[in-house]
Amino acid sequence: MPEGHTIHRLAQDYAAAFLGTPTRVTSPQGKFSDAAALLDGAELTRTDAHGKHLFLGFRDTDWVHIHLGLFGKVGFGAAPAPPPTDTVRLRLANSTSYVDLRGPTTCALITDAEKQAIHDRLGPDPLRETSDPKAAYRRISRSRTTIAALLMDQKVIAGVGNVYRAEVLFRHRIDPYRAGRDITPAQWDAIWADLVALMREGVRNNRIDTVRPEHTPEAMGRPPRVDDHGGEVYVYRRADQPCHICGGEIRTADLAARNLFWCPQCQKP
DNA sequence: TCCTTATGTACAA
DNA sequence: TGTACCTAAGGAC
Repeated sequence: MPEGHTIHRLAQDYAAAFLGTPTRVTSPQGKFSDAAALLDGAELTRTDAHGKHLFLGFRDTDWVHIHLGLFGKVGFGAAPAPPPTDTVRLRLANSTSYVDLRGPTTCALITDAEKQAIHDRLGPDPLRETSDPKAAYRRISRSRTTIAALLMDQKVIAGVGNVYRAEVLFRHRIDPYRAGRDITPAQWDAIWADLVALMREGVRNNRIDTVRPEHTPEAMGRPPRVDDHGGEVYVYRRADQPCHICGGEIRTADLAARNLFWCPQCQKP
């Protein structure tokens, strides 16, 4: 679900199913009906993703801007499309496929200029080729805010969510409460490179896996486990369970209205 | 059937 | 900092 890797994967999947084909565009739930009517029958010409924002390009200058928020979901299927349920905000359908969007925070028809404005307010995205990690470090290195909060700030770095945040800090043994300005350039370079690798893997597998091979339960001689969000992780949603590395208890706390998870033993101040 | 929770963000005070 | 918004699953009754 929706961290940056999900959105980039969706950009690929929408393109694979609909690019260059006449597409029925509807909004069974109604909130996108006017725009859907304008797009109905047009071709999907390109897709794009930046952080957690997804863009579907129709014709030359029309874009559908989608943000899933916390609850948004996308489901693909093979034609013929079944009757939509009453929560489907946007359905695309062609002769071979359909895709339903439910519960997004944003689903809006925008122009090139409006799309550009969204790129302009987002930080570098580890999944975009042209991203410059130094732009993120300039803000981080000047900030008294915690690194945990900075990693979730989409103006600083785009696409990282609560899972990657917790996991990348664990992988680098960094205390989530450390101030941004106390992160060294070398540490930031390592975090960024790790996010690039982890999130690419996330796009490929459509899930978040962060546990190194040498730390899997099998490798550690521990009983196998199942993380209920579909991936293998070190600390995310593992409060009060033993750390895979040191065996200490994983802790959780509220940070800026989100659940933070970390191992105080492995991530010392 | 109700309550809680969730991988997110924007806006008001 | 609190609250509103969008949906669906799982668990407590």
